[in-house]
Amino acid sequence: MAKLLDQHQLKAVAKLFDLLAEPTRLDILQNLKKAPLSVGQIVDATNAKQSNISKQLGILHDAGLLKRERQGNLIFYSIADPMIFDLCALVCGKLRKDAELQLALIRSLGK
Amino acid sequence: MAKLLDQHQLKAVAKLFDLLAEPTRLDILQNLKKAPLSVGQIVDATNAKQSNISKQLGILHDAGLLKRERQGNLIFYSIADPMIFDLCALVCGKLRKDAELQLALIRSLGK
DNA sequence: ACATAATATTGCTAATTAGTAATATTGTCA
DNA sequence: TGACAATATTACTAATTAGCAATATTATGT
Repeated sequence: MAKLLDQHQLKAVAKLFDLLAEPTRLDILQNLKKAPLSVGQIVDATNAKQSNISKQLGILHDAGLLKRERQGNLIFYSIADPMIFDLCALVCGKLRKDAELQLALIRSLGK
Repeated sequence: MAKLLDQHQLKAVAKLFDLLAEPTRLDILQNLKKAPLSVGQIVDATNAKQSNISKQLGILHDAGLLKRERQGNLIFYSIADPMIFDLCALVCGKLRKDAELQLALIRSLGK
């Protein structure tokens, strides 16, 4: 069981991973983890320019990963599906584990 | 708690996601899920050219996602860390759920 | 050593895209 | 209405990369 994905499905999966394959977008997402933020707040929290933040927010919103809500002059973005944090946690866990293995290896060489 | 990742860490996470952001590489990975395969077997299982498969295998191997073992004339690749399948399962689950929601929405509009 | 099969590499092209500065849009307040 | 603040868009550049055909490498069997 567990059929293989066809071309179309593979493309969809790849597209979702691609959204998470940019540091700036990941930075936006991790800053939104605790609470919704306005564009300006996100610009302040990251070190990217306003135009770029707006662009990346648009990409994440178009893909359905973010929700958008106007509040007077400000526009607040928030996480649409917390599942992405599960993804990030898995990746972070793997990277940490790899680093620890690497460290242990180096130590064992030092004898 | 749960400090935000710094620039360097974000880049590392993004890099790992990027490996999974190509349909051809995903196809390779899913074909290797059950058992190791030779390059030729992978070429047959996918519809990509040999040169491209070799290239993508090299990328996945360099990144540490695949192991390589020579066996006579053939070279067998295998999954180095099954965690990637957890990642893919999460993504697939999300896509499925989204599609179901979409379907339910369309049906509710139909009356 | 030679022919052959399996895999890797090279050089290239086309397509994608992050980032930026400048400008446009939209909303608020006086 | 006009000035101002917040956000979005546009036009552009530079960098990356998937895919391919052709060629090189490596191992096997004779």
